[in-house]
Amino acid sequence: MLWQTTPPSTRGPKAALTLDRLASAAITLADAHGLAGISMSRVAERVGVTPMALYRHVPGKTELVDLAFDTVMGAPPDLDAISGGWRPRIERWARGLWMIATEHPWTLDVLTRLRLFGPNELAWMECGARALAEGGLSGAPLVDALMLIVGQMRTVAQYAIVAPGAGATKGALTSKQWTAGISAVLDEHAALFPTLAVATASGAFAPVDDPLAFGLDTVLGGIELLVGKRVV
Amino acid sequence: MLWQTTPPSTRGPKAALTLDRLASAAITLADAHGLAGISMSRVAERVGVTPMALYRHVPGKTELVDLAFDTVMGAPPDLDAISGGWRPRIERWARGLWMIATEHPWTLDVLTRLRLFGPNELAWMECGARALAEGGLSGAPLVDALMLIVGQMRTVAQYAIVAPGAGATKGALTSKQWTAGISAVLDEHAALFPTLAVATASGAFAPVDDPLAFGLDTVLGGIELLVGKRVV
DNA sequence: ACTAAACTGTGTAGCACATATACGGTTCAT
DNA sequence: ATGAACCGTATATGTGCTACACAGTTTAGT
Repeated sequence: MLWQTTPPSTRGPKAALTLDRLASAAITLADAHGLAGISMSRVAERVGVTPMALYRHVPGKTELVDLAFDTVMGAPPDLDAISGGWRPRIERWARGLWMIATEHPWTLDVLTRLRLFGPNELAWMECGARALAEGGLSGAPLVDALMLIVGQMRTVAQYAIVAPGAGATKGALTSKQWTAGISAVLDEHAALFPTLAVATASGAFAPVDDPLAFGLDTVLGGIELLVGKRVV
Repeated sequence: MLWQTTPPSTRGPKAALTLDRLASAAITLADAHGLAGISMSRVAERVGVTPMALYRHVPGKTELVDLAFDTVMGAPPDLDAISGGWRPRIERWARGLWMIATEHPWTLDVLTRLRLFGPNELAWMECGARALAEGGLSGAPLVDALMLIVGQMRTVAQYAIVAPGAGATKGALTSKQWTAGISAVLDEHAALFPTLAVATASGAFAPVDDPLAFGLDTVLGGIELLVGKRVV
């Protein structure tokens, strides 16, 4: 479905719906109210059909979300324009992902699911893979390193990005509430968790200018070690 | 709630329910059917009460899941028994997390949520923090590095662990289906994604003996670089 | 031109789920 | 003993996904 393999059939009435329209409606909803904002009824309402009409175009909700996700990914950046070797390139790549996550925080929730790659996401992967291959990686380590970078980006974004719609769902936390909660608990039980208490006092859990920087440097440093050691 | 701050009140009938019983019921259900297996009705049925009874003990479902999660974490390992400095220690720590994820794959889904730390999870954090502090880290980098390790473990586990109950939910994939899907797509569109196609041919996406090893080495290598450079 | 097949969106209904609200019964502090 | 605090229950509401049967529309093949 994501790959549009089946040729559009000629018989029957022409469809009032397009996968593009569905995706765009879903994206708008998710941007405004988080991933939970995507419901079959709401998407249907937004494109002007009944909920069941959607099932003529997507097998189910999961696939609709996957479609919205792959659509919002868009095309990967052109890394050939970046000079300085593989490391600036993969860094630009990671920051591209970061920007998507910033503008569409609900993508973080999709990233954690095991999902089939759509054309756009796979193009991103190929793009990153080229950069890492240039650095000397190949085979399994190359793919693993890619996953690692994406995972790292996601982890940091989860804690750093203020998601609209987060906290709207009952029981969900905003990142502000989260840091406040941690501080409160560590304050009260400082004796039990001395190391963390000290770390907090000296700046952990505080917002920083460039949250991605630390983890990215660390992971890329680790990868550079691999390459340098000619482990691969 | 997780911290049991309110003293048990003396008035009223003694409770038929304990937080422990709730947690254990929830854990059993999640182990068998995935995180979605935890529903208020099923937990209630399992402990022999009506669904609404649960609300006398937990504010809502989110908190019940958090409770189950913190309970299943248990106490962190004793790293003092590990010799060889901070790196073997933090490695043992990460592998402890890995084992929990292996035995209770639904914890992976909880890890991605912004949540308040319970006593056990915070104890794990403190434990890991001590190891990293020994390595020379402190403050924000220490906490960031911890998050990084957890995130890395989670990412790898997501792809490597065969979750029972995954795939039971409609639209969800098992890791086997996932790798099969990737291979199929890359096979069909090898021309568009040459780098990935080559990587796959030379062993990427294939199951390995110790999935955690690569990413852990990479991340810890990156952290060691930080320490060595005295960046902190 | 006619028919049958393929396809479209719709209406209805079923089921699972979280949870708000009001209630009757139980225990202990006063 | 009496009232406050607390327990579990019963009922009901709202939301969500989706199976199923249906009626209308277009075109390929005759």
